[in-house]
Amino acid sequence: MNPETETSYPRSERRDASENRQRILKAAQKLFDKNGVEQVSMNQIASEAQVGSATLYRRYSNKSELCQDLIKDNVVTIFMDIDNYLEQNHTVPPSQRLRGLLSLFINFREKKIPLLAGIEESSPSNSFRSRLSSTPFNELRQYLVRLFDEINEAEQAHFNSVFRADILIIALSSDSYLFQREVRGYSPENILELICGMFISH
Amino acid sequence: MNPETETSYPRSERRDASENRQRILKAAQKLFDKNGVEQVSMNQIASEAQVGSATLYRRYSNKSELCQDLIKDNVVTIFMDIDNYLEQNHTVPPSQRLRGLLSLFINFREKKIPLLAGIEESSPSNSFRSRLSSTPFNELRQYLVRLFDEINEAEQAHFNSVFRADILIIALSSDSYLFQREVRGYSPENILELICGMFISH
DNA sequence: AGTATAAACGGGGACGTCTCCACTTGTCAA
DNA sequence: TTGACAAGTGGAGACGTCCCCGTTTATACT
Repeated sequence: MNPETETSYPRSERRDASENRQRILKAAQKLFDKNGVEQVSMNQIASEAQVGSATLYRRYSNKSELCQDLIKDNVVTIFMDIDNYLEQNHTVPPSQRLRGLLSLFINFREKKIPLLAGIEESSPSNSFRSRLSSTPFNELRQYLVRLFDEINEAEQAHFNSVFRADILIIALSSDSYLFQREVRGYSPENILELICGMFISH
Repeated sequence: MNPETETSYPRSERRDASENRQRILKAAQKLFDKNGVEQVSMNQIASEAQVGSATLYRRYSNKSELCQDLIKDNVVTIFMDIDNYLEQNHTVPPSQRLRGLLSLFINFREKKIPLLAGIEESSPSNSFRSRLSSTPFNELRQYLVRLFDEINEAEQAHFNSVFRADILIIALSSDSYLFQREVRGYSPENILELICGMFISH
């Protein structure tokens, strides 16, 4: 989103701009909590934050980007957890590590359903391509590809790791995940099992 | 969409209403061809069809429904082709029939990229759930489930057929399919191979 | 043919996204 | 401190979705 980290260089972001950004995030969080991400419009956020709509749009060109900024810290944390897990289990077979990773990610995904749905939510501008490339999923992809490669090696197989990762990721996207949760009635644990059943050879 | 078939009972749709519906479909087709589905707004369609926007919305509450009506006949045709294929090959192993079915469907999918993208396109109202339940994909699902069941039986396996069908369908959704086509650079044939590699045991 | 009535119409308005641009304000060099 | 100027602002407006509701019109029954 914004190229700088939380407390950015004074050279690159003016003080008032930074204050506005904080107010925007705070207002968005508040409105999201109260009304649900879906129900909140960019207009409402701007007016709650007491900035003009142009100011809001200059920072976040749609709700998706705003959600990504709101979830940023949690994403950092979950991937630190994943790194930890992978490090501490680097001796177990890759398929088991994949399972552990998915369990961690699904747990995170479950806790962050509203914001993740907001990220993938569609706005007129937001081309659908962006949904598969949002930060959390994009980062996950690299981990998956690496593990699938390892699995291929361990099992003398030659599946296309990138493709498998792509499919696994859309299976975890809001569209699919919430469909399984709400329409099919599966629990997060069910979904983990089903995915493992598909992506980890029996 | 509309509960009646093409030439519906005069009792249930007034003559003027029917004429308007035809004009809407014609106008939409024309604008879609000229400017691309994505670029055309409901307003433009209404004005090209010379009906008020309320009239348009009363028939098609969003572009997705309109696209579904425009593609309806092609959907009927492709599933007739699929039925034919399955009938004529009912003796070959189910995994091979699955492959044939996917080949037919991907071929259709490829020819109808714009309208299928339009169906899955998001409008403020159109809850994301509807994307996985649009007619063409919904119909495909039943075929997939049946074939997966057969494959399970033939191979003494116990995969969850419905889940596998769900995942296969989102892999064929515009989001995923166009990502593979445009970002990954795969051809329809490549995609068929990749999918078969994932869903048909080696 | 004439009329009652329900079906269909469409303009206008509420609200949404998003951008242009004239104006304000923070920052840095002098 | 001050002034130049880049950085930032916000309101207005173009355009979009969607629906309310007063008006028109096709249809069925007499």
